[in-house]
Amino acid sequence: MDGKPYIAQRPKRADGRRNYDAILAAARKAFESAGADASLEDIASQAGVAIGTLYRHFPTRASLVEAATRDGLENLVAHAERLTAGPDPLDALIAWMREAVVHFSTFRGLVGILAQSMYDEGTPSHTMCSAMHRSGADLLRAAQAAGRVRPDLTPDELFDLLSGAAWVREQATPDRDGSARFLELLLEGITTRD
Amino acid sequence: MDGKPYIAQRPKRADGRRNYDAILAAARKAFESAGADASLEDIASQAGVAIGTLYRHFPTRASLVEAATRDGLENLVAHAERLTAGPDPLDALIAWMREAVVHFSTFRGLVGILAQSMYDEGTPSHTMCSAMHRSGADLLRAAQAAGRVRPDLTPDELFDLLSGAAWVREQATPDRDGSARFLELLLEGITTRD
DNA sequence: GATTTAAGCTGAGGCAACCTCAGGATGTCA
DNA sequence: TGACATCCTGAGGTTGCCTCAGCTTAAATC
Repeated sequence: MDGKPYIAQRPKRADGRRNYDAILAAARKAFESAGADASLEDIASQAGVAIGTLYRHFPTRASLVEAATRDGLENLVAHAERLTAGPDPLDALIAWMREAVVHFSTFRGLVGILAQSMYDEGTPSHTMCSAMHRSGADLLRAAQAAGRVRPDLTPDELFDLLSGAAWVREQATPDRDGSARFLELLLEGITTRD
Repeated sequence: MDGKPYIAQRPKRADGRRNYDAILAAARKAFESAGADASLEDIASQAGVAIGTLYRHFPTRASLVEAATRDGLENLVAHAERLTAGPDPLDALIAWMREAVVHFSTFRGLVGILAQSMYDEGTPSHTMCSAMHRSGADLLRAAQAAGRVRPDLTPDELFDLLSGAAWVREQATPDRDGSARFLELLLEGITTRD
């Protein structure tokens, strides 16, 4: 939309770095337990820092979420590259999809943010989302080239399916997590018959 | 959880009914354009009523959402009954699923509330959700009895699939609505081959 | 070690939304 | 025309968001 997205950067000064890290740690914990709309003032006070300091390092909630989930998404991309080298492209795609669903539902509200970021440049998470999109698209293409996945499935559609599965997982209570089954049924729909 | 859910009831006195209806109309409009977390104070003022009046009729946001969506869900249940009489149980199930996805995504945030209500008694929408669950389960059972849908699919799983599809639709921008395709792929996964 | 200065920190305060409740208004019924 | 239950009002307490003017301090320089 407007200008480039703000990606939080670890600051230079020692006290700055200390606070940055403390805020990030507190945010991860808070998001985990209260979802993506956890109170920022709580996060600041958990980190032992004034609210202004949180805003200095992370001017928007989205930038904080981005920083808190960057590692996970980087891993996902890295893992995709490793999987590409494997023998079976369908197995690779499936393994990656499972992992993606888990990452997308790290905490309540995350999938929504990622789905938003996927198609909205000017969003902090957009960069990582695009990278992930590419990883997935590569794995998909390979599986399609091997004739193992229906050729008319597009990467965008793949991401819709993954987001849907992740959303269901996000909603689920510990005793009722249908996401594995959800993915299984999806796979049934997108793989080719033999 | 605690006690029975509060289901908003149309009040007795003429001014009460007038306000109740006005609030409901304003709420529908607001939910449509701002999602389920639209400002209640805005809704009240749009309805030409003080905030206290809104709370009198609808003590919680969930009760207002319930009232605003009750008709739609009732229709869905009624339609299921009509469909049961049809010749082809798979066609009936599919038609109903399409309709369900549309209803679930009437406005942003609704699927989340419904998914919540489905398994949480003590929620205003729980009653309607259960009724819907039953409708869907009936149609599913019929299609399974006819050997048209994989027999191991449970009603709960069916609702996970529908919610996932609805969520994707809810997220979609007008130019990018993958929900039809989503459902198509799901159907591929749950129908039996011939 | 003292000086300088850019980087960082603080928290009061304005704003918006939520929700409650005491006091006042009014439809309805007899 | 009362009497009264129902209904309405809106001020105000609370929480969370976010900004900014003023203060502190790490670290680079001399």
